[in-house]
Amino acid sequence: MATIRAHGVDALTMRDVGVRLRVSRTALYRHFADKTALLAAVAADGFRVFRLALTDAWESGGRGRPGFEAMGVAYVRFALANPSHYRVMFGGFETKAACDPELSTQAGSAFQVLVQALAEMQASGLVRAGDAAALAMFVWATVHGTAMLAIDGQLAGAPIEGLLPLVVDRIWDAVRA
Amino acid sequence: MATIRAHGVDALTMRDVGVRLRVSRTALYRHFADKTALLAAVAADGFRVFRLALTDAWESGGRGRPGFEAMGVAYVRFALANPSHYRVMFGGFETKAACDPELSTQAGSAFQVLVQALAEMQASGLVRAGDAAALAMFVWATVHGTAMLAIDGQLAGAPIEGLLPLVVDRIWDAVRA
DNA sequence: TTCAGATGTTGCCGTCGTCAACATACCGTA
DNA sequence: TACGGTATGTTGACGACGGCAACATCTGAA
Repeated sequence: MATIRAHGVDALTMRDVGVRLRVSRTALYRHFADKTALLAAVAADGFRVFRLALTDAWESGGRGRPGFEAMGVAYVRFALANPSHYRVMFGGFETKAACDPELSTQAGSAFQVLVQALAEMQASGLVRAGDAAALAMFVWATVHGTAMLAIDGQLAGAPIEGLLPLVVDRIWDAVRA
Repeated sequence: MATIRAHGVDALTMRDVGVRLRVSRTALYRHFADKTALLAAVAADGFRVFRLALTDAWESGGRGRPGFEAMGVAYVRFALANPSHYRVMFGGFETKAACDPELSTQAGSAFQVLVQALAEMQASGLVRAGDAAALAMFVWATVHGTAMLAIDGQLAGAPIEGLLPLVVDRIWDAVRA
């Protein structure tokens, strides 16, 4: 994780991980089938702390509109704070998930936090009715896209700090009752 | 491009490109500084046809709400039709753009299509007032996120065909006057 | 005490991106 | 027409990588 954070996923080498752990390069293959499996484990762990961050934002925000908006901020903040890790989590997800069911589980749990939040707000009349999962997909896609563009430096000229409140506002207009 | 389309970016090899072009592996280095530069060129070309697809959807849709929604559909359709190419365009954009100004230009032009469309709709009172570029960023992020999640197979259980109309509807609610 | 499984190590293979040195093709100028 | 520079292509090699196979060690239960 330290290597990934510092120099990106592409710089991560089985050999390098070996020396970091003071272990021979091929010893890692006793614990992971191959490099993809190792990255899948890294991604799964990322989703675990990611989900905690989302849950915390939602709950300490009061499980209402403030909590919902705090989730959006927390989402993008996580991605910006751990860009490389975030990329491992979402890059080539399909191939990695195929060889690590734990990854699918963790990713699903993180997504369920958002679905649950929207369902709760639907029940209390804050959010428009309809398929909560589909609505969550829309919200997820929006913050995910924002985070990705920010990470990739494609928000040239528009600093994310100024853009994020606008995005959160637009999302609310899109989902409110 | 054929190799990328068939087997993904990671399967693309300088040597393979060489044999495909019936040329020795290192001949490519007379035209591209390194592999990253070659991928940057591929990405730039992708943005070129991508922009054409967006412009076409917008214009043949009548430069109004139907055209706007057609752009959204065209965006996701492009990503789904050329997933690997799309990933090259948006993956690790920052590093690639640094060594190929053409890529930045093409990507900027594609984005400007959306900005221009929103500005026109603001002028005709269809879309809420405000910074058109910022609004475009929100829309871009949403469709980009949707496309990425669809490509990565993270829309398990929710086929994109059913989700896309909902996403387009939500976007409209978020930007309409 | 023994022995099977888990874990770690060394040596090796094929592949990759890339450089250096060398060869050839093209084209404007003397 | 001859020449020379430039663009282009080729061969050979290097270091680094992912990953296998064979061998060594360590641990815990019978």
